[in-house]
Amino acid sequence: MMAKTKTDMREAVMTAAKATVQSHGYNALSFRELAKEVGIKSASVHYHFPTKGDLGAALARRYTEEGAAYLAELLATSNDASWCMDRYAAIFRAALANDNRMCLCGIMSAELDDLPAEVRTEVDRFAQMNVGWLTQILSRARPSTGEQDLQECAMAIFAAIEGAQLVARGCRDIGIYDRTIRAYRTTGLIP
Amino acid sequence: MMAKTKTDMREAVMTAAKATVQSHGYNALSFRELAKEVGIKSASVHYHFPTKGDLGAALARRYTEEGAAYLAELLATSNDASWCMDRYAAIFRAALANDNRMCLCGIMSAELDDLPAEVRTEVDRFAQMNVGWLTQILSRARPSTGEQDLQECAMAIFAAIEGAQLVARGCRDIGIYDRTIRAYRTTGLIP
DNA sequence: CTATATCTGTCTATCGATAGATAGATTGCG
DNA sequence: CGCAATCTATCTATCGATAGACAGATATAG
Repeated sequence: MMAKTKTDMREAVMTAAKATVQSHGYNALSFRELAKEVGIKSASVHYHFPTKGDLGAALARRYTEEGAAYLAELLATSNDASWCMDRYAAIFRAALANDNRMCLCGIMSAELDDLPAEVRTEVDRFAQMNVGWLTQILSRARPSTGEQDLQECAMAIFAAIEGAQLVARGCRDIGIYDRTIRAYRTTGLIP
Repeated sequence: MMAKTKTDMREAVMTAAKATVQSHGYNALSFRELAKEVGIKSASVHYHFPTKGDLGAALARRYTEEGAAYLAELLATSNDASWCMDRYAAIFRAALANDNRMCLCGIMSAELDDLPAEVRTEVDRFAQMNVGWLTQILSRARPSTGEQDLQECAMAIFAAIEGAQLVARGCRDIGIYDRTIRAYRTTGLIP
């Protein structure tokens, strides 16, 4: 019983692992459980990802890359900062709607002290990527604002949305996320 | 080698456990490690807290109670909403300043799916307590606003601050927390 | 074309460490 | 004595990781 290609099984492992981390965190990721889900043995998972850190780093890296690709698409699709922000907030909402999951890097941030160095690096990159994109959006909405202020505000938006997701998840109530985002809008934090 | 009273050792265990959870989360809490830290055996920890869930729930309950007591004191000390919010933000900052720790219930929210029911209950209560206090503060700052809007805004502030803590922790940079709170202020999210 | 060698992906079996939890003995205070 | 608190010893379950074997695909040399 062999997978068609190495890549196929590697993909399957990553998909299963991503779902687990978003639900239960990096620490809860188990080679045995993962193997069972994709139909191989845990030793074979080690073949694709020698250590757990390798797997975690690969997950976070891909998560950032896919997010960046989608955000770039948004940026190219519309010049409307408000519309882009709607779509942005919808990404984090989708994780909650999908079985109360969290942002992969958000949940990893909470486990920071237990992460191998290579995973931390990728978590950092995710935040940077998000802040970078948000800064671009803000520069459209508030063209006369200085770069410094834009970046601070971008960071604030990123943090606020991660927090909305965290708290809504904790309360198992996606309505909290929606109302919180609305409040961010009302106060002017989000364009 | 016996502790003076049952309460003494119970306190010592809770203090050590609190620090561990704030740094590494509920899942990383280990009876053996905890016992080693306070100088007893793991079986003795089970004497004070029969199950891990009991310990976790006790931790979260006390965390909420202590927080509520401090916040009530703030509320009684000053009528200045802005000053109260400064102190409030300082609480979450202190956790970061203390070895990059997190809000106990914030980090537990990220681990939600792995928490025993009795722990979840306490995590919920913490959020409710915070939103309740923030609503009171907001009603001082914006007396003409409806209760509904006040509560939504209070929830938004709570979520935003938890998020600022999460992200700043992820980046191991307390400056991010400070700048983010400042941005919240500038935009008017926080009084 | 065939025989040999290497590579790929998976397997079985096992290691040492650690987890939460429990039973039953022991210690020491009032 | 009797009870409160801690101990020793152990159980079962799970963890990440490794060693070694093997089947099938592929590449290479004669």
